Parts: sequence; C-alpha cells; structure tokens
Amino acid sequence: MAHPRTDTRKQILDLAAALLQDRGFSAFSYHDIAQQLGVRNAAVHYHFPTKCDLGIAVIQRYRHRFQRYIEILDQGGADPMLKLEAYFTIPWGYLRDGGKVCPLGMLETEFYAIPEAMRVEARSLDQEIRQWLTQALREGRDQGLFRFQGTAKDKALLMVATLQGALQISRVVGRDGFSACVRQLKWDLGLVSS
Amino acid sequence: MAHPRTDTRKQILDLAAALLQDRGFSAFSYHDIAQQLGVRNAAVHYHFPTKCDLGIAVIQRYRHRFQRYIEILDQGGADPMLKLEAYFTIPWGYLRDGGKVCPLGMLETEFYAIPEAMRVEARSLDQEIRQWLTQALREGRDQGLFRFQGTAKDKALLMVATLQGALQISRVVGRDGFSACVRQLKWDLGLVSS
DNA sequence: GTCTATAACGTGATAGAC
DNA sequence: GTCTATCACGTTATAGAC
Repeated sequence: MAHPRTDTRKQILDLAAALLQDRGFSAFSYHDIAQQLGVRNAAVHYHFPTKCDLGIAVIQRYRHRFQRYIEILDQGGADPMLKLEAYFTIPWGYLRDGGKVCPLGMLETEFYAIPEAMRVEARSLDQEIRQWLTQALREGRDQGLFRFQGTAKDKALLMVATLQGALQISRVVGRDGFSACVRQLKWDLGLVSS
Repeated sequence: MAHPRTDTRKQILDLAAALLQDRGFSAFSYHDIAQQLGVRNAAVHYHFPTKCDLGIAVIQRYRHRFQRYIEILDQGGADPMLKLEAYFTIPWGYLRDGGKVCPLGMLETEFYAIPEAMRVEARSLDQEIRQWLTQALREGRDQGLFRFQGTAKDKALLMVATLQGALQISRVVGRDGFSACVRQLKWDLGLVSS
C-alpha cells in the first residue's frame, strides 16, 4: 500500500546514515545517494539543500531514535541489566550490518573536517547517550548488579569509548574481536560470562 | 647545519601523518601539504606519485618507528610495567599534539574508503602493535604485576580499542576524558591509581 | 628537485523547465 | 518533486621547461 517514491526524504536519510557509518561523511557524495536511489543529483538537493543540512538531519535522527529507544525501555520498566543488554544491541546491529562503525566514532575522527553545526549535533548525541548510560550504571551499582571502581560517569565514558573502538578494530581483526571486547566489558562490571 | 629543503620527503611525510591524524586520509589533499611546505603541487607528486603511495609510506613509517621504539625498550631491559607506561605515552602524545587521534583508528573508520594496498599496511601495523602488547601483558601477568581475566591477546585487543576510542571521544568531551579512561584501564589490570 | 601549465574528473550547488 | 543542464571549484595526476 505504501506510496512508492513519496518518502524520498526518508530513503535519503537511510542511505546517508548507511554511507556515513560505512565510509564517513566526507567520503560519500550526493551522486552516491542519488544513484543508489535511482534519482538525480538535484532531487537530493531539493530535500537537503546543502550537505551540512543533510549531515545535521542524519545526526538528529540518531538522537530522536535513541530517545524513543530509551523511552520504550523506561516505559517497559526495564532493570539496569536489561538496559545494558539493550545498549549492547545497538553496536551489535552495526557490526552485523556490513561491519558499520558507530556514527559517533565516525564523526569524532572526522571532527576537524566537518562543519561546526554538525559538531554541535554530534556533541548533543554523545551527551544524551552517555548521560543515559551513566544513570543505568549508577542504578545497577546501587542495586548490586554491577561492580566497578570510580564514578558511573567515568565508567560510561569508558564503555562508550571501548565499544566504538572495538567496532572499528573489528574491521581489521574480524567480528570475533568485538565479542571479545564485550565479554571483557562485562567481566569488568563484575558479571559472569553469559 | 641542517641543509634546508634537502629533506622535503621527510617533511612531506611529517605533514601527511599530522593531517591524517587530524582530519583523515580522504580529507587532506596534495595542495594542503604543498602549501604548508611552501612548495608546489607537482613537487609533492615527485616524491610520492600517487596518494596511495603517500598513504603507504606514512603507515610504513609508523610501523618502522614502532619497531624501533620497542627495540629500544627491549634493549633497555624494560619490565612489563615500564613497557605499559611507554605504550600509554604514545596516545598521550597524540592528545597533547592538538587532539590528534590514533592513526590506526582513523584508518579503520576510513577502511572502506581507502585503497586495498593501504589496508594491507594498516593490518600489519595493527598486528605488530597488538602482538607486542599481548606479549607484554602476558609477561606482566606471569610476573604477578598485572591481573586480568581471559587471554592476554584479548586483553591487548581491549586496551587498543579503548585507547583509540578514548582519543576520539576526547575531541567531544575534552582531554580529561582520556585520563579517565586510562585510569580505569589501569584499575582493570589490578593496578592502584598512580 | 622544483617549477609552470594543464588535463581529466568528481564535487557541491543552482536555474529553470516540466 | 524531479528533471536537464550547467557552473565554479577542488582534486589527483602528468608533461615538459629550468
């Protein structure tokens, strides 16, 4: 029933996000998107006048999706352990989806090569993710589920850094590298290997 | 006494490496290098005919330097603890040098956008670093200096992933983020905070 | 070893018809 | 909302003089 072609905007965002996590923001072009979408260059510019506009929209969609994701978790009354598992699900999906990397990690490595307006969005995305994870870790420790040294905020930072690094290095060492890192992250939270 | 301009090749490599760790391989051009070097486009092409040649030479220099670095450590009879500190010194230097990221992390995020010949070099660099770190961790554990679960190889992978992720995320959260990650890596090796 | 000059191409972006 | 056509520019790369 879905009208074909009426949702070009969404398809552009899908492709842009995939390309971002695959090759990077500066390494894909309007032509790449137009071609894969079976449309012309100018059509993409109609929806997103400048590449910066497109970049911002892609990041904002990550932000909105993450917010919806955690709202659902909260409404479902998920406990910290479930929240942690749900969080790990995200990079796992990227890995399976052709070895994509974390969008935030990609934007950080390109940080000095992207427009300031995109950096602002990237900062917000990072802050929202780490803030939520920090809270989950704090609750988990208070409930005796997790055990770790230092602040929950620092632990969240460590986990985000490790996961994004692990996703990247998996491109070189293979997928098993990622599972090895996740296993150790869990150990270092005082969890037995599942 | 140094002859000015006789070592253009070296200066090109210096600039290319700095640009790689700053913005990424696909985000700098021959023009960037030529300009900062006060020389013309074609002069750079004389030393490195294609950009792929340049990329390979840069990575190979990282490899050679790392080999020399660990040879000196070994000749000095460094114990595992000193080796670990020496290893941490590398990303610390990158961080202080304008918030540069790990070259390997940069190459991994750009992995699907760089020529195959560069990927091969990147794989070698990764392997050499992780192999050395694995051995250092193994020795350290055998000597009762470090304490960790799982294989030394997996622990080395985790540390490399974490450090490269931490360097990247520091661009968003600031330099203190990196120290926080290093502190936790040490804790998780059974070391008290220094 | 560096220069000038230029080729060949890809890029982001815009104007205007349909 | 998509098209054709085009622009201005930056990119990698090469030829040939000095």
